[in-house]
Amino acid sequence: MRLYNTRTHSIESFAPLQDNTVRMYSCGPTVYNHAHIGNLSSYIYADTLRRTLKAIGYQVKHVMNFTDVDDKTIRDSHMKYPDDEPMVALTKFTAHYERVFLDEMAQVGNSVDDVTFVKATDNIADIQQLIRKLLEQGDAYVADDGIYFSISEYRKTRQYGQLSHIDFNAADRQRINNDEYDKDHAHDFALWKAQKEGEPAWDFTLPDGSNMPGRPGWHIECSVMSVKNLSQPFDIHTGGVDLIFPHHENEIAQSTAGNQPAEYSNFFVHNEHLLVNGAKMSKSAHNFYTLPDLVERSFSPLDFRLLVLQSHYRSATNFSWETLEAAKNRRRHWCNVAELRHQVSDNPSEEQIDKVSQLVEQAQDAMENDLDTPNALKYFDEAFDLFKPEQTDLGALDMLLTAIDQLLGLKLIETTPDIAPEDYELIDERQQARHAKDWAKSDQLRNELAKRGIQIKDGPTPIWSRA
RNA sequence: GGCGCCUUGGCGGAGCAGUUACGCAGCGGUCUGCAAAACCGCGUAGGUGGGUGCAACUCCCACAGGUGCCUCCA
Repeated sequence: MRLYNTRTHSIESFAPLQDNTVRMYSCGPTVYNHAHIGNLSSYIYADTLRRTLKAIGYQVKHVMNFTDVDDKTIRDSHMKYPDDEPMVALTKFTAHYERVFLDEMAQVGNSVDDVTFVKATDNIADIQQLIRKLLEQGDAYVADDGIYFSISEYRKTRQYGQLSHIDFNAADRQRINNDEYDKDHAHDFALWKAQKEGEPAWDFTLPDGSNMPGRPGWHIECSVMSVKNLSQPFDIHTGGVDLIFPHHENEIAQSTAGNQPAEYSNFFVHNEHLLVNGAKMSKSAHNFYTLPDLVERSFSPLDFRLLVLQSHYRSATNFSWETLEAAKNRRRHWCNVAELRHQVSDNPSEEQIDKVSQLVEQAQDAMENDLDTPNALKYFDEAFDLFKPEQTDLGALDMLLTAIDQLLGLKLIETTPDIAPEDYELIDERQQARHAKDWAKSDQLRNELAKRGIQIKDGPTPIWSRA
């Protein structure tokens, strides 16, 4: 497939480095609250990329991390459980939001079973091992408040700033404020943060034999967990564009310092942001929505998934209730057609089969073209237009629904089950009333069905749909 | 201050130098006891100013507006 690679700033032909297996790592959430829908959009794109790779025929090993120890998890776990030991509070607190995250991932149609989740706190020993190695190599140094990565040392042999194209020689870094950290150089970043009063901490024996209790920095955990599970170099690293610098730049530095392999990840795939009122959604700006906000307004999480897929992953897209409504209606239309499979008799049509398989192929081609979801949706729209109550090849319809569910994860089959036998009885009863021109009874039965969430549409034969 | 990106119809959103994107909403129609759904049809584009081309929404330049990153960030 063709895929834009941030590392080379160009669209490249993608193939796995080894055999037929794609090794893919996605930067996951910091579990201190609900993910906002911008976070979720990033994971929807990653999920969709994995689906496309699988559809091509690759095996995919997909790893995602939980950042379950950092300033915010420590701060908020202490607020939530002030009487517990810091480590106990942290574990209780993050475990809760891990469950919330997995639940919301599944709700938006991300296949969590296809992802291996790993946690920073489960990998402390390996993190310490890499830090020790960096210290021994001279790529890191010990300071009073922690251990830092030395970018100046790294730059003696390697280039720093490949992904972000930031010129670190220029004297234009006005926002640097070095006062509060004990760093040699402003750009240096923490590998290990020494314990402060009241913080959870792990013992860490340094090369000189001394102990520095503390916790890992943010960047090092991804370097360690990706390589530990996927080996180095692996195929694809995903994340939002905001992670290009410093997070991914620093991961590269940590994992390629010294005599380690020259490459970290072959491809870097970054998605653009979901915007609110034209501006980036962020927790610090308090301009974000969460999935429960959407559900509260009676939208399905899958409406949101479709909204995300309607724009290309490298284009920023604006979120509004109006655009979500549009996605909802489009999905409703698709579900209405999907529901035909329970209520029309098979009307075999070679032409329909041929046309659908052709459109499915075109949709998949679009996906393989740098994950062009807007165009894939166009082909699926065209395919849905082929089906009518009086002309439906059930095999062709099934082919279409299966393809969409596999490629886009919209769960069309799962969300459109058959209605109950009692519902069918009510529909029959209403038909009889209509034949007898008993409109009062007919309308009353229609209301009855509506209460059960079923809409009835009188054509040559009545067609139902879930409201 | 540095480095980028974006600007398409009422809304969302693609491709493409010359031929309908697509969706949502709107309008008209078929169907219908009514309604709804479905289907058919219709209209509305390419920030501004230059340039190159037989031809530009599509390439180049300038300007305007917006926005992202420059160690919290998907």
